[in-house]
Amino acid sequence: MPSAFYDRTTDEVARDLLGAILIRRTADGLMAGRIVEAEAYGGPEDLASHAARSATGRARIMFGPGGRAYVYLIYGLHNCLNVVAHRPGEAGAVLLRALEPLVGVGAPTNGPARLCRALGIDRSLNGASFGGPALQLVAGPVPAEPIAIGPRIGVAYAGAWAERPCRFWLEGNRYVSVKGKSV
DNA sequence: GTCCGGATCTTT
DNA sequence: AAGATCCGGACA
Repeated sequence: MPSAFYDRTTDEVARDLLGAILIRRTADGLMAGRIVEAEAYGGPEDLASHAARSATGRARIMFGPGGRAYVYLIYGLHNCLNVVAHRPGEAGAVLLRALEPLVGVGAPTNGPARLCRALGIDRSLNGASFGGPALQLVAGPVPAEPIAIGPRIGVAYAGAWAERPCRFWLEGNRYVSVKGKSV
């Protein structure tokens, strides 16, 4: 993806990542999958976003240039992979929640933690470019499935922001992690 | 320094 | 329905 792809609102980028291809290269070879589910997390105003806690610490990378990976540990044991993306001067990242396996994927990729485990992604990749040797994002065919939009998963604590429709998925795709109805 | 709560998944 | 298990942020 060209760098300008990431310099738009986080919502737009999350939507447009549906159908894109994520490529992961390791010493063991190449894996690839098609993104079928993603969530947008905004800047300090978004109470569900790590960027709302503070601009320092692990979320600092969300304030930096787009097109890089934000990988963090959740619940003490699971990794989650995000794509930093936001308008210039703002902050935000897109959580990749599910892939449709294409090449070399030998484990389930429905769910953010499973996706990371299947692709061998952990915090050592935090800050890596999506145009680099380990991770790459490239455009895919325009999805045949309609795009569905709904509230994000697991953010009930975030008040009004919990309702906000920032989750995007490909309707009917079997690899989507959580069923939901589009708004 | 302590304390607490998670953008989850697996097992019971 | 609960447990695993660790980090960042909030307080003192």
